[in-house]
Amino acid sequence: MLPSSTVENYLKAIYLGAGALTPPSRLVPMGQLAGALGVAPGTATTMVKTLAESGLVEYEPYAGVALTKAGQKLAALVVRRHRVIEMFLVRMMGYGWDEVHDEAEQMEHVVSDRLIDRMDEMLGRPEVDPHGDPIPTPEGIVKPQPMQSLLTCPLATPVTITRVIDQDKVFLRFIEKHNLKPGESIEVEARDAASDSVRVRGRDEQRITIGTKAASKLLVQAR
Amino acid sequence: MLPSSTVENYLKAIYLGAGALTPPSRLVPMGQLAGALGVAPGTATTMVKTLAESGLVEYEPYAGVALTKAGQKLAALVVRRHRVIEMFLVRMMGYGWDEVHDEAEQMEHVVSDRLIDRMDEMLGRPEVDPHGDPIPTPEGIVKPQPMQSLLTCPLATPVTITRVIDQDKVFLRFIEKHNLKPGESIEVEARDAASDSVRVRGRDEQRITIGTKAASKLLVQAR
DNA sequence: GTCCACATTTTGATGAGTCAAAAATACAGT
DNA sequence: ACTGTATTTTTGACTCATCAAAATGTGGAC
Ligand SMILES: [Mn+2]
Ligand SMILES: [Mn+2]
Ligand SMILES: [Mn+2]
Ligand SMILES: [Mn+2]
Repeated sequence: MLPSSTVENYLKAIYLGAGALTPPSRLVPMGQLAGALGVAPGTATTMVKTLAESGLVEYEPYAGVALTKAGQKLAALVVRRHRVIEMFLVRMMGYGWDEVHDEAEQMEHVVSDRLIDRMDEMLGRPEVDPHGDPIPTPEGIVKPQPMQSLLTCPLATPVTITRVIDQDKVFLRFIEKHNLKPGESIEVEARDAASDSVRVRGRDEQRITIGTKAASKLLVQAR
Repeated sequence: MLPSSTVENYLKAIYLGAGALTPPSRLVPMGQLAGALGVAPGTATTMVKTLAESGLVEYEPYAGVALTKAGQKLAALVVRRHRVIEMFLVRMMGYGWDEVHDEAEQMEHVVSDRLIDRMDEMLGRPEVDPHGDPIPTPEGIVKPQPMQSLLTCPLATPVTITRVIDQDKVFLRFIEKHNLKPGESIEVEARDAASDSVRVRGRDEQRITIGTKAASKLLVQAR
């Protein structure tokens, strides 16, 4: 029996939630999960227990939940579908990068592997989606991307923006407007703890100062 | 509240069922509907009653069900999505016409109007899908196609195949193999009631004899 | 007109997924 | 150790969609 959309959404939320934990931990707390899915805490608990029955997750009461090997594979494939679809919508269908998330959120549960592979082929087998998020292989593997954020990268050193970790439309449009999309070359000029801000020099000597919260969502690679 | 996939499937089945009735009647019998949807008769009855509550259908106990204006519009939009998707998969994604139905059956419930319109635009606003089925407009209107089948068209008169009414893979591959797809020019040479068959002359003087049941599924227009 | 076969509706039950609110638990601070 | 707060789990209930099987209605054959 193939997993329902609901099951897929839980697995994906655990998969994505585990990576984004601060501090990084194996177990995703139920509150986190419930929040990500927009359901009541009790609902998440119940659902996670049935996922554990199915062998898709390991559940430790009062501690949290983690994917099993099987759950991880399934989750990675949902994420693969999501990101291939986003890429397809941007490259082939003329969508903006801030407009694709909701559409992909629905389509990821219904498109066949066949169609995903056709899209992937037409796109030239890309490694990342429009936001720079890595696309898992059909086997569910993601090559780890060693990466720093604007908060941790060296100062006054040229870097390339490779990834934007936030699907919020308004944030994405802000990023686009200030030429901070993946691929752009920039430099962090200064960080100031007191004002909670980071000053960036972008394309054409453009300067912009953003908050540390926003800065942590922009990942870069040395150049 | 937007209709669930289930509601959309019921409305579509009623919409499509009403056209295919023999004899043509306003009301689709519950048995027919249950059969088309693959659910138990009692299930269809229950569901149709709630659809009637919502004002999407008119329900006459022991007689059948018909769409209201509102139901008709919704159903036509589901059919539009289905057929635009099928056309997109064939023209843009390299699918065969016998491979698109199942994929479209799922996608029709999740793709946005925005994406459907983008597909439609890329396809050059086609009037029919790969099987020759008419695509309703965004307003839910289908221009009536005056049409005859191979059973009713004049003998020894050149006609063009315009539509194939059957989504079965095996049947579609048979049709394709014998060059009887929409667009092909043919002539009905003879019909024989005793042998329940129809002899057709197709492309390159090809002759083929098919049963009346199959013949009734091939629609043609005078040329 | 009566009766029968068949279609339809009703009934009672089930599974998936959800919520609100009550109960239990963990844990940090004193 | 004790207590308070935040998190988590439990409980009871609800909606949607479904089935099997019993009850009922319909229309045709005779
Ligand atoms: Mn996304
Ligand atoms: Mn993304
Ligand atoms: Mn179809
Ligand atoms: Mn079709």
